Amino acid sequence: MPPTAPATETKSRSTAEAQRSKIVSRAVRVFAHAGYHATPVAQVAAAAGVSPAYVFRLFPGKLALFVSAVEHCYERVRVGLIASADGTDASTPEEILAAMSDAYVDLIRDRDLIMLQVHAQSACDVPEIRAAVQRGLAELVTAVTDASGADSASVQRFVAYGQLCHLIVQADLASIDETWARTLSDGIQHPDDAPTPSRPGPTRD
Amino acid sequence: MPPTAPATETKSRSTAEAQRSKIVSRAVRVFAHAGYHATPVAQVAAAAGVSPAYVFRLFPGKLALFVSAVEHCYERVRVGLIASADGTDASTPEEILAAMSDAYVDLIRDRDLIMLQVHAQSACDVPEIRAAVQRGLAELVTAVTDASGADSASVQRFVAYGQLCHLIVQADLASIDETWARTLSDGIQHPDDAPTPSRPGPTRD
DNA sequence: TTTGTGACTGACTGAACAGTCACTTTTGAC
DNA sequence: GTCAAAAGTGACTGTTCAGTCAGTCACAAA
Repeated sequence: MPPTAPATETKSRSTAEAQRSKIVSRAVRVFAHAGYHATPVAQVAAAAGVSPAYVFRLFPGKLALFVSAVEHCYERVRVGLIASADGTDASTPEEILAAMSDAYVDLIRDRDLIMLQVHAQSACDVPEIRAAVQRGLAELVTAVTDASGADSASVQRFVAYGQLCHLIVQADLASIDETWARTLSDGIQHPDDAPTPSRPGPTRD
Repeated sequence: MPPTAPATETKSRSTAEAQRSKIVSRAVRVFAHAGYHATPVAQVAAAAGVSPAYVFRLFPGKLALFVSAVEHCYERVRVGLIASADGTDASTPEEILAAMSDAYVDLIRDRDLIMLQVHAQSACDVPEIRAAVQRGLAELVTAVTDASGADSASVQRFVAYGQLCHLIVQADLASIDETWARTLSDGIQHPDDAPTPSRPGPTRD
């Protein structure tokens, strides 16, 4: 810290914090590809344009870096969903939930958010990761419930079909033109990936 | 092979094949804990009571071993579900599907089958693993569709709630006594883990 | 100019692990 | 018993990777 330590921190003051943010957001992308165990820290460092050593300087370890990425990911999803609920002119809980479903499909267009969730879930045998997933889900489910006003069973269905989306993306079912694959992915597609735009799951049938 | 090569292979004939089976079934259990990337072959070997070198003798590599385990896992699930469909006295498609849902919840009691599916899904960036998952899903969805006679949307819902089960098990939501966690796991529980036995998902509401 | 400090890195270490290979032990046919 | 093939392993190798450490560089205050 500066010797006289004036109260005003005018400018550059914490390039480190900016780097930290940059590394986390790059980490979301990089970890999304192959997950926690299969992704070296060096790869995240390269994506952020810094040395691996510096990543360890800013984060206590690989695990903490991954957890930060997971938290960032859940927050982006939550913010996106809430924004869609606030932005829709729907009024009934089911309609708001349907708008959120559309927003979720749209959010996960780039695969990073969905794949990181999936990888975080599958690394839940690491206690710190499991805790992060639980925190993320807690906030997500609570936010969706509050914003939509939907009942428990509807929110459960929302999440179930969300998980189905994860499977479709992971296993790349959209690329398979067979009956069974269409059974799983019918009605759950990105508007411009398929001729029949629709919302995921029978939210009102 | 034997010198004169008689057509009859009387007894022991292929301890290796028996070992291979044993290793695969242990591999399901061991890989289920931490997944493909985080599980050393040595751990599978130890669980099967053989040396790591011998595992590499029976399998071309770690990847092939994992793929075999995944195939074994999907087959067990498929066989279990079909057996429940054959064994039920239900007659309508929805009732058969409900029986299968109960059977699935029962099948995954030991966590191994569910966790290996999850880990296989999350390792889908490895082409061979993705192909195995696709094959497994193809057979599973086809079998469920044929055995139940249910329509596409119902089978989709069946799978969606199955994926929700995966999330509940991975993140250990059953151990969390909070509203959001109950929202996700209500009605999806092992009969003896909760006072209110029920089938997963609103299959008839 | 000197001096102090935060940003940042190259080069290294130690451990873990996939895969190999030469070797020993077991088994079964004659 | 003998012999060949199959079953099975210990010891090794090359690589990858998390994490460390001593140090450089840019810059700001005095």
